[in-house]
Amino acid sequence: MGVSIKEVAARAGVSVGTVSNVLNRPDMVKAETVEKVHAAIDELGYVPNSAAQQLREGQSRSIGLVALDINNPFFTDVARGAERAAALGRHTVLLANSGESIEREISNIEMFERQRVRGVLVSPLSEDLSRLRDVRKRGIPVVLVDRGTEDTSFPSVAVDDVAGGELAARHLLEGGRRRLAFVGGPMRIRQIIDRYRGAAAAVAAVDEATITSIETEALSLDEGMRVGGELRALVARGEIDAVFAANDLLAIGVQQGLLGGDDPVAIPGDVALVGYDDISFAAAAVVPITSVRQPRELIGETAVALLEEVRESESEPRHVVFEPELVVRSSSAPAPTA
Amino acid sequence: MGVSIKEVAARAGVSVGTVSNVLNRPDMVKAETVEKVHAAIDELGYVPNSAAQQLREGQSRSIGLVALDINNPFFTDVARGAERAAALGRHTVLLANSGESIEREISNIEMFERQRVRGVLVSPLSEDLSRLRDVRKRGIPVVLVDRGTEDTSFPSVAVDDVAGGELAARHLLEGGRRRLAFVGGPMRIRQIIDRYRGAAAAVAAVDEATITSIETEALSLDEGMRVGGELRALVARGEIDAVFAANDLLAIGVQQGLLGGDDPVAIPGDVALVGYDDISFAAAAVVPITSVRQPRELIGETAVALLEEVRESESEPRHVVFEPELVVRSSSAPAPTA
DNA sequence: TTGAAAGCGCTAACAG
DNA sequence: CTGTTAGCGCTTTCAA
Repeated sequence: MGVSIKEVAARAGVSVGTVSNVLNRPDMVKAETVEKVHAAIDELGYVPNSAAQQLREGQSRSIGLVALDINNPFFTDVARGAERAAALGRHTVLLANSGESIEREISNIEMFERQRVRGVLVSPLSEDLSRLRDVRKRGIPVVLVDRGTEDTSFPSVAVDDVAGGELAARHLLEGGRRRLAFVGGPMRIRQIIDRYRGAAAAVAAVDEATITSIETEALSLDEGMRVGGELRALVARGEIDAVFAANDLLAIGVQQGLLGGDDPVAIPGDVALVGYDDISFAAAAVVPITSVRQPRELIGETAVALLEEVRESESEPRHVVFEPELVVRSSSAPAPTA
Repeated sequence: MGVSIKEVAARAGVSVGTVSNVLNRPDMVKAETVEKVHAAIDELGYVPNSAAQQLREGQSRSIGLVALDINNPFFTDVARGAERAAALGRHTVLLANSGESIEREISNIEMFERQRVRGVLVSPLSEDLSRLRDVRKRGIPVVLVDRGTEDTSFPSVAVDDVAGGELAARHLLEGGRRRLAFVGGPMRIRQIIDRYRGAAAAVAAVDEATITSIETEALSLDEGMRVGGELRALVARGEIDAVFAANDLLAIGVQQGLLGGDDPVAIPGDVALVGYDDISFAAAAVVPITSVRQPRELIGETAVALLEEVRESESEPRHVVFEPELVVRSSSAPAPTA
């Protein structure tokens, strides 16, 4: 079970209170005693038990981050930003992976609540925030990450996904494309809906332009590849001349699907492609992919800052919205004079 | 501080022991009482405090996984395998990121020890395992992941990196390449050294073949890109006709560097490229990258299995070594009849 | 089938 | 400056 503070005290010939003081307020203790205690700690290899500390203090030093999908570099970057900000306050970020499953998301949040974390940063999968309201009611602050602000009672950091969708679609339209396909899903995810809505709005503003939505089961390379393969025929028949993928993982997969098989189509010749997130792999794809960039690490940092804010004061929760930015690469070069 | 079991007991009109029994051994309790207690739990929104549970039980239900770099998809895949295996035993995997920094690795391991995790899975950065031996001495089992077996006292899962390096280099040599560059680092990382050694052995077996090592500061896209840019000139002068990158992140970066600028070189025309790990992005690169595949998820699963093994019995620690496999793609097509 | 109580390791308040 | 002690929330004996 490990060495406890009691054994250290016995070894050093002092009381447990003194050992605790050496560890937590060394200036209250005589230098000589400090030394004796440190010697005992080293000899015994004492490591404090954080469960006991936490039980005593009623609060953990950790912040829980529930990631939609840890295999998406977007989230590891958000996590990195969060870690950096947390470290400033001597806190730790615990990362849990929902793998795009609502059940796992729920169980991760519950795990964090059991741990009495300082707060939970979450990009909820479902539209139903009642569970999160319960968590907050029980005293654990919640910050919404990468999420719209329908319910303004939670602090939130987000990127304007509607604007991002518009940006992407308008760029395709300006390049002469008229028959767009939106690839993304599942469609219960708010960010995906917003990106689609933004794109649809841009399309509606242009005569003769259309957009078809192709729903995927996940935001993964594999799903993208599957859809890309199916799209080849449509592109060949001229029914689609541009694809807007809801994230870069999908976009990279779609590209592989489009370029694969015996009847590959040309990017951007036959079809233009735009992704979302601007993960570092987007620039390294077969045809470098135009993408909508989000300030990933900044999102993580801001989430932690908002958490501390809401813990410290009862003030109105803040809603930070960042603007997305289009990064143009060759996958979306203008259509060859349609 | 949240609702405690005491309040639930009061609300339900029973003792705390009974509430605990309802939660942990419901068959010992009268059905009627079970219902009363559940009602109280729901009304109060009680969530057990895991710090208290753990303090009482002396053990956490979590397994600590210390990843070298969470931004490398290789590790998130290993983590996924570990999570899956852990879930079978109703355990949780806690992920900590060392970001290739020894200090962070040490502090992560210490954090896990404070938490009294069931065990630590780690790919140690440094060659010095004494710290890990201390951890083990204090009763926390340690499993080495993705790591050679110089110290056979720890259970380990690894892939034969020397064989992997050989595989890569031999393939390049068979394609007619003779002037290889190895890109990787920092050179204190065992896996990197092994991959280089394997490659060097293969090169030594072929007349007139040479290999130059170019050390990088990190195994990242950015470092790869930097080196790739520098290599362009060497390739143009014919001093290098193949690059073996120590992992795919580097390889993808190297490729970008080689193809970038005003004087790009041709892959595989001027220079062949092989990476390592076979992360899913390797196949999606501008020129799809040949790579040495490791069974990533299986590595994670096996690590958890070895942990349970060593916890259950005092038997000799096992050392599982998987064989790497070369996945050939177009980046390494044979030289154009040198 | 239930209640009472000890004790896990730690911190902080208080007394000396 | 140091020792003693209560109590954080929980599980598990032991009695009733």
